[in-house]
Amino acid sequence: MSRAVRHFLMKTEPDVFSIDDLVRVGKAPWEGVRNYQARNLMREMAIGDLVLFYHSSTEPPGVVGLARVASEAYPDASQFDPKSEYHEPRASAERPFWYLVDVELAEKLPRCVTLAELKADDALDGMLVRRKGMRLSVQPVEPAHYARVVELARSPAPG
DNA sequence: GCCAACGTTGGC
DNA sequence: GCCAACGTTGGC
Repeated sequence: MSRAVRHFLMKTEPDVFSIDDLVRVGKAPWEGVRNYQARNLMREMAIGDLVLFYHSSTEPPGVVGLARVASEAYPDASQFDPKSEYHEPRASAERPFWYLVDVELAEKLPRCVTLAELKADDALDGMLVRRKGMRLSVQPVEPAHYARVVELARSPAPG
């Protein structure tokens, strides 16, 4: 008995890992999440869950692609690597701190749906990414909001 | 367990 | 580059 598909938004800085990188590699481990709330959300994910792929710290920030969760959560190997910027000295193989999921490309959207546009659309009222100061890098998304963002991406840009 | 200091995120 | 809003750390 499988549960209903859930929807999420996952942020990435395009300088680090962009939608074009995901187009190129097809599937990638979502490395480097070091926030407990984001980790816990990834541990709730199931294969086939749908993801809005969001570029942050860029101009403009916004949703640029669709992806799917491609694995259950498993320990993020970079926490065990002393040379990695993601190293976690308190972690051990028996007691990992940080988890990740694999994410696979569904599609690169025909255009970026910018944060400004997300904030301006009444149908997206309540979407977490619109909140000032919301820095959580993995966010749950309501199915209707997910559908609306896809619809916007397939419509002409405003203005 | 409180909370000040500090580090990070991320829009602008 | 600035800085507000957070999350984490560590002294007490």
